[in-house]
Amino acid sequence: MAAAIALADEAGLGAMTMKAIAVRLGDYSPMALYRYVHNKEGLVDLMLDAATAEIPLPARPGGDWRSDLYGLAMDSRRMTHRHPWYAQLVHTRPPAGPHMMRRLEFMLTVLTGEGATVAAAMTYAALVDRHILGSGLQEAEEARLDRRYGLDDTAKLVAAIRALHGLAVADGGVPHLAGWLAQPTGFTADEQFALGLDFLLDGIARRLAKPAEE
Amino acid sequence: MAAAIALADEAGLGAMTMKAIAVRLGDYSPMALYRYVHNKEGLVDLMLDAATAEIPLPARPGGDWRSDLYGLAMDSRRMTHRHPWYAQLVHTRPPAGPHMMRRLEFMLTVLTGEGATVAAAMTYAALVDRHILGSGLQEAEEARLDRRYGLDDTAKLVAAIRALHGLAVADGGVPHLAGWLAQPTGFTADEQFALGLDFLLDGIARRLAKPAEE
DNA sequence: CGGGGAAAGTGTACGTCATATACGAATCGT
DNA sequence: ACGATTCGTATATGACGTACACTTTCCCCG
Repeated sequence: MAAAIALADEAGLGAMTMKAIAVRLGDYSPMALYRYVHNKEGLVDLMLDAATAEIPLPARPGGDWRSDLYGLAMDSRRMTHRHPWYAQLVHTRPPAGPHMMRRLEFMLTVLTGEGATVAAAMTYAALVDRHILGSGLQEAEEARLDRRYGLDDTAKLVAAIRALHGLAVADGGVPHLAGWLAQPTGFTADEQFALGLDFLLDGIARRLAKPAEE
Repeated sequence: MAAAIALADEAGLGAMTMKAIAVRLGDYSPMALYRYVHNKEGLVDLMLDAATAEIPLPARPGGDWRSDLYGLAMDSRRMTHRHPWYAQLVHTRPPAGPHMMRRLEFMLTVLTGEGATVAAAMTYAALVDRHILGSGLQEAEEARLDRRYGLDDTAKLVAAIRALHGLAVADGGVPHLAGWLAQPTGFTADEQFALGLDFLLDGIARRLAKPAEE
């Protein structure tokens, strides 16, 4: 499992073949792995839960629900940053790993501690996780494209953007987009993530404030 | 392309093989497709843009930015609901289809019309899209699991939840989750989507209100 | 109308994967 | 030291995407 994680970290999901994993473990045959894992899906399940286990989880909520959730989201994001494959794989398997459960339980505890029903807390947690995973997915895609085309430098990236820009200009009718592509500046990915997270937490806060909602 | 879309709609991405597409078009050979498409990725690009084209796009913004974005998000969601594969594929390809560009341009127009910079508008649009696609991805996963195990009835679903519940109880330490699994009620997917969308739009509204932000 | 060339479609072959099955080798407890 | 269990391999199969060379079909022009 560690070998599979290392492989996927370094070379992407596509490189994580049973053969490659076996070789990395010491020039074994691919079939040797099947002594320890039912099939590749089983291996993926292990990887997902192992990665989830890397997210530090306080033993119990601190006093402030908002910073509890904010911190958990940030730690989760850091993990998806270390393991870009996480966001890609998590949607391919039922979510039943023990560490995933404990993480969700933590969020539920924090939210119900503020008066939310469990049902509402599930929804809020789902919204926050959607944000985290969506962000992770986008960055994983960028990493993949980087790997595929020029990893060496930003030269090719610039060329790609220029090509896009050419398309946009040729299209006509997309002036804002064309303008932005000419000079693509703006929020960093981290700022964007924090902003979205704040929006969601603000919304949750407003709902927690009104008692006896539903 | 239409055949590929129909196949993916009906039987999932896994069934969308070049052979299956060719057969659906009239018992052709798989290789016949390569006269019209460079490779499968090219076909996927076409599918993505064709699906994006299904999202109705007003010629120009209406008066109310919020309902413009709300409507667009809802229409987009309806499309991802018709085409569950969309959310799965969109993250595997660079986002350069002309209809995608036009859709993004619409969002930028709406937001910059309210005083946002293009950079800020890009961020807001990304946040909303992340929500839409995350939601679509989750529902696609459910559809996939449904297809894979008992499509016939909810009996197997209940069994699966019961199994999860068993795990959760056995785990101990996850009381809220175990309780919810025993009686999984709460927001519908539509309610959850609308709630998250409102959170995001609220956040954007607050930022638009403050002039000269950054 | 008939011939020539482009367009359309096919057959075959290859490489990569995951994985089933059957077999051999190593190791460990007694 | 021996026998069983555990570990690893060899081989084969069936998807799949797709390169390449070939044949068929069709249409346009003289």
